[in-house]
Amino acid sequence: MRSSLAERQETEEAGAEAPATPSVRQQAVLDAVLALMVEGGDQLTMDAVARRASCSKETLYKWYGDRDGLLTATVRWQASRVHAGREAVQALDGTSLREHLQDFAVSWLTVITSRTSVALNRIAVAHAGSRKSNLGGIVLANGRFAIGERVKPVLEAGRAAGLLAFADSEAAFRTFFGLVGRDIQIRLLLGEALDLDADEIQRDAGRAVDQFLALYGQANT
Amino acid sequence: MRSSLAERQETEEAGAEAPATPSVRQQAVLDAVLALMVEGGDQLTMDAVARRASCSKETLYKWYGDRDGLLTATVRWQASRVHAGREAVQALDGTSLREHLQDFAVSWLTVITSRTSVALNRIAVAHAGSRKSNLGGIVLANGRFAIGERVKPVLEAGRAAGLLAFADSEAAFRTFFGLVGRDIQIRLLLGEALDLDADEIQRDAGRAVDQFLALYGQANT
DNA sequence: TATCGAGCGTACCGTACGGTACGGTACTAG
DNA sequence: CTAGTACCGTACCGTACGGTACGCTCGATA
Repeated sequence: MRSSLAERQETEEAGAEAPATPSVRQQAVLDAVLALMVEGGDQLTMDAVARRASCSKETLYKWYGDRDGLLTATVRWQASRVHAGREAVQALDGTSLREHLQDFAVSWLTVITSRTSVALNRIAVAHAGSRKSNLGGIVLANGRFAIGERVKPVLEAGRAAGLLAFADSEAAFRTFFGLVGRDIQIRLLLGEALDLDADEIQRDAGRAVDQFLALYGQANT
Repeated sequence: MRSSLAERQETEEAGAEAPATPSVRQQAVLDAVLALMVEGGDQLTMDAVARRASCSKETLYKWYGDRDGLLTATVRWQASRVHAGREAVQALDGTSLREHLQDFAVSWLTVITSRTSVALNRIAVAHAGSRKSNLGGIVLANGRFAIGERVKPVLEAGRAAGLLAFADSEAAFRTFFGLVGRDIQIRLLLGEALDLDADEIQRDAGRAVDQFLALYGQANT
């Protein structure tokens, strides 16, 4: 079982911050961390991780250096899964613009309401309080900012097509972000139960898109 | 409460959740906790609190039972300071409605961007992960929900005056909340610097109110 | 004055947890 | 075959922190 990984593709010396995709075994470890995060934030000890992943602590320290390294790798691992590929934006009409926005809203709501995301964000927020190794920065970069970078081209394409009017795409996106997320994320982070099913998310997303278009849309949508 | 001490001077009795206003000395202790929270979340040990407040740990345990009790008391103490009294809503016209909303937006933004609020929310979020004593619930009740209960009557008065149109005041409030807060709180919690000065808050609030009125206002504003 | 209780400072205890060391095992290379 | 590598399991160490115990001072009351 353990020896069957002669794979170890390339040294991880790649680049300052790029941690090379983890091996299958390492992924299993990181998934164990994720699982522990989800089931109560205080179980997240190195012992517990080693037990859950059936590996030795020594291996954990060898692979990740220290606890923070393990957490960082876990955050990156989860981020790498969430990233959907960014498709190129082609010509837009009113309908496809609405669909794009709806998709973004749905996927964002789905992410932030997932138990994994809530647990991960809790860890990152807690960590942000006691500086050292900014998990918070990583989460922001792969969450809020990543989706921003994907939405803004769509907004700009919408503007180019005469469907939207705004001066600053960042500001427009932030409004969109607010209309979609509202109080949901903070309520979840603070422990409220509040689980939305797929239908509710769909409706919520639709409402947010409607409102956004009401604010920024040009008549012909 | 657990304390079977006869001490409790003026005692405010079974207010379900009212913990009797702390004595001056106790307030000093809670302020010390707040100060420690603000300067880095990991310094928050009982030793550090005792040292900072120049009191003995034994006193802390006598007054608050355990660490959670101390944290809970601190959260309540901070909440008791933030609460502005809720003024009654009288007749509204377009101008006064706008002013009311602007005030709410400004005060909310001011609160959530304060270092104290950020630190407190971080603690509460972290705590929400490992159940036991829901600081999260208290923070939510005194933050998001408290302001909701203060805004909704204003919205309803606005509707009664024909200035606003909506079916569900809760839903309308949540949109308002989203337009005001957008991504600010999560970015702060995750550690971004991002400090807004008074002018920026004023402008942000104004933009949010404009957008809200654009969505829910009846022509005559 | 003597007594009492609130509370400060410090020393102490138990334990949980991050991190290290080491022996044993399965597999590979030569 | 031997030597080497990668890893598991477990035992171990040091320390930080929650919680407790105790002696002391100070002010109030009689």
